[in-house]
Amino acid sequence: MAVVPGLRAVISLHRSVTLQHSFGLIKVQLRATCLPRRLCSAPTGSDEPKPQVNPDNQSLLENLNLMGVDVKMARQRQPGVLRKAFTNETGLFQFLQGKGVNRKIIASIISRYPRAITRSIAHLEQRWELWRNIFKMDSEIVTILERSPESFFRSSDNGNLEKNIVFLSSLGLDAKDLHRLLTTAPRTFSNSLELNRQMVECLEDICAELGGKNPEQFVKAVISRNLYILIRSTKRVRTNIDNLRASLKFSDSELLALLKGPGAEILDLSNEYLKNNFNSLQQKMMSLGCQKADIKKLISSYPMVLYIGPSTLSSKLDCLLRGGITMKQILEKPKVLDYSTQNIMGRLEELKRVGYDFQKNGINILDSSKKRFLAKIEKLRASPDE
DNA sequence: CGGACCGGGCTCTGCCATCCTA
DNA sequence: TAGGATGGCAGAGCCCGGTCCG
Repeated sequence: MAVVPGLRAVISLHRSVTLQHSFGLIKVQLRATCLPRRLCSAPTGSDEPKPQVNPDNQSLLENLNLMGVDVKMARQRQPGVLRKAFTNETGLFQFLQGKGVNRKIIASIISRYPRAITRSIAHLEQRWELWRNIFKMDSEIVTILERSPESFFRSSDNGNLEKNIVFLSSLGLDAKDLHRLLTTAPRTFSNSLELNRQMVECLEDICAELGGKNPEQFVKAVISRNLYILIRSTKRVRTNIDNLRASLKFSDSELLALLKGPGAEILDLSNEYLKNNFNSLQQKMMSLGCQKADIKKLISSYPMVLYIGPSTLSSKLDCLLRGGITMKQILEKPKVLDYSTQNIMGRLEELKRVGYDFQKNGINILDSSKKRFLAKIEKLRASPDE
């Protein structure tokens, strides 16, 4: 929605009055910005950067300083905003304050995403209402705003946002999914409708190519398992799938099952990262005497192994092997790799202390919650023979 | 009743490049 | 043509507990 110039002018007009009111007696600090710009520049200097055509809006800088905005950061991020004649920082301030955002956070939001101050009250109110379609409480929105101002403010197109909500709902994502989606990957809702549609079509195509009978369900499954997918490029997703297929010789149906199941999560890794991780995993496993089939089996049953970086994975495996666990056991119960190396190390020590026999009892005990693990240890201490 | 199986919860921005438009 | 809008990228796992089954 376009900002109404008339309204902006009025807001601008009242700017200093309102701010004086809001901030009381806070001193204005304008030293740096008041220094004459041309003081040091020789008129004949050929390599000197051209003086700015539009200088910063001084009264805006004054306001931002009063609000506690990190102007240096703001200038670094979006210098153009500071030169604008008409902005709405006061309106934004009051709007956010009305939503329960404190002064410090508002300052931080503007510092990180200065363009926020170019949005009109009407725009802000409308956008907020649209977000409220998905969030029950203002405080939820505030949390995200604080976390990622850009997600909320980057687009000025509320109509597009509305269409996105309709579109995403039409995919069969229920209220809970939408909520999770907007919480986790708010950028999705600032994407153009077209971009989101392209990703959905891309996923549908992939499903169809792999012989899937229900592309709609596939899309839904992938999105709800990987909430970041819609903020990735289709190129990235495509390339990852192609690479997976090529390196592991998956059949269509194997790949389809993987992707709509646990494999959805690794699709949004960067292409190089996934490739590197695969290569180093392969190398590591080969060095431990595994066959290609073992690697395929591991990735099929536990694709998240590809999420783990080379050094972490290597130390995790070494730690398990040193603790007396075999590669065969890991291949049978790959979920133990889910836990941090620290955690595994600690548990291995505990188990060693009570004389736990992995050959006899298996390694499932490593794949359990802390609570359950401790309960088990207690029991073993009480009756070590078991 | 203990343990295995399995799915789900958390979680992700801030920057740069490029195209678009007033 | 500056500034706005938008696309895309790098970065890199861990943990819990319900439920079912022998």
